[in-house]
Amino acid sequence: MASIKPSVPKGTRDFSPAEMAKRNFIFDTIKGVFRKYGYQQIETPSMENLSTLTGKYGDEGDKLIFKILNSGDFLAKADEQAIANKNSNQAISSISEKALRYDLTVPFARYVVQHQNDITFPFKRFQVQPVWRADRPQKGRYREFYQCDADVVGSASLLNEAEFIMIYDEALSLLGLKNFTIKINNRKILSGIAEVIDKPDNIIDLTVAIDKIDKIGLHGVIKELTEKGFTDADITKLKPVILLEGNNEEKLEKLRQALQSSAIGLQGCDEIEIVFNYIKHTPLKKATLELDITLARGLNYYTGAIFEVKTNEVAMGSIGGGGRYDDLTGMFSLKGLTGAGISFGADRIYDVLEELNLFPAAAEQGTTVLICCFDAAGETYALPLLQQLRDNNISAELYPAGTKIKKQMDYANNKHIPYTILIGSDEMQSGSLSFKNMESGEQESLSANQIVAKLSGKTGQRK
RNA sequence: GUAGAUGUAGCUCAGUUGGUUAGAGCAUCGGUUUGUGGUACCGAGGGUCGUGGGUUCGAGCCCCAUCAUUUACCCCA
Repeated sequence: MASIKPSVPKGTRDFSPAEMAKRNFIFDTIKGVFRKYGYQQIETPSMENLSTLTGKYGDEGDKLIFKILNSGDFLAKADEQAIANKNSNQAISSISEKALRYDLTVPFARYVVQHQNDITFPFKRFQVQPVWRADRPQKGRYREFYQCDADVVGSASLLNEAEFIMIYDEALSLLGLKNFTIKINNRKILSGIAEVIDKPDNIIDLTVAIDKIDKIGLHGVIKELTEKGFTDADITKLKPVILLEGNNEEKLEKLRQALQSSAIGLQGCDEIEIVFNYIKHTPLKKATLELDITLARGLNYYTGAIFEVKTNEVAMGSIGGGGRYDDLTGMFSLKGLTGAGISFGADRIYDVLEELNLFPAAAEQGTTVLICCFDAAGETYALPLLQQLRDNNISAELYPAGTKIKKQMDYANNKHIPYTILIGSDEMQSGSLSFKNMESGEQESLSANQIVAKLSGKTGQRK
């Protein structure tokens, strides 16, 4: 049989033990913060009904959903006409009824509606699971990646928004980031802007264009707006809003003036101000909170606050985002339930921490001590000691199958195991074991009890 | 979907205007006293040069196609 070159699908990755240790450091840190703020973990299936997902992420998003081919003779039930016409979009619903989840928010909305009678509101849940997108991979962008989401449904209070800012601040500070910005905006402000120039229906075009100002500059934004049918007069009105400067209070003040004629716009300003006031009472550790009205995330379900988090230490897309969605569950015919949530992009955070060398040595935990035997007789002698070590919560291994000591030592080195115990005929006779520090090379003769005492409380942290 | 870059050993890469049997480092395995590793020394295995075609006396190198990987755009975490 021809051998197949081993590889994984584009945009997916294997994670080695060393990488998993670092990834778990990220996950554990974020989960710990979520729990501390009262969020409870749930999980949902990797696949959802395709109908649950379609239409929730816009046309672009729908294209990026991984569809799962129906099992069995799927062509038998396929839409013949669509197949004959080679119309893939039309054929999809007849050959695929399941899809891999695209994010955690929509499955969560589905979960809430489905289990509404068992849930006490406000419901604060967190979820750490992979999501899949059929995107073209590139730097910091994968086709399978993890999201760490915390959402609350059933509470309209802006206290939730303030808490999300605190969660971002605390979690990212704990991960070792020193300089990052939490950008906040409000969809109502964006609506207000569209209202002021009398183009309320073009809000998506407007927001998508101004979102790019960092990348393409004012000139590029104007060009794109013109292409989308905005007039020079519109753009003249927009300019001062897009180019808003000053600190958060100053921006808010200028915005209020610009949005005077828009009730919804002013409401957005009020909401932002309330959140800022909450944060005044809970000083942030490392984060900078910034009102950024060019922030307009693509997801079309946000209705209130919009968040995005960027590190200022390395060039990387956003490492987190979120916002308020007043009617997400409405898509599943449960009306009037408001929600808000945030997400951490764990894979991007990994890349950032790696680049900044911020993973602590303790993130890599392994075996503390390896027992090496010179012969088979040593193995049975070592077993009680092995158990004693483990009973004392010391991570210990007995090297299997008596090979040369050199090889056993190599094994200890490769696994960064800091201590070894050598057992040969001398040791078995005297009961005094050779205990070796692999880092310094020092070796001493100790009893089993002495070794246990020495290793208690230590974990493998040798680099 | 659009555009560029790159495909040589398990990994990272050399490889001259086209010229004998395609190299290095790392990794793996073995050896340098059979009870002592991380350093050093010696040695071994491992390649249809992505694939297919073309030009040529001769192609890893030049041309075409194709596939794969990757970067940017769109969009997004």
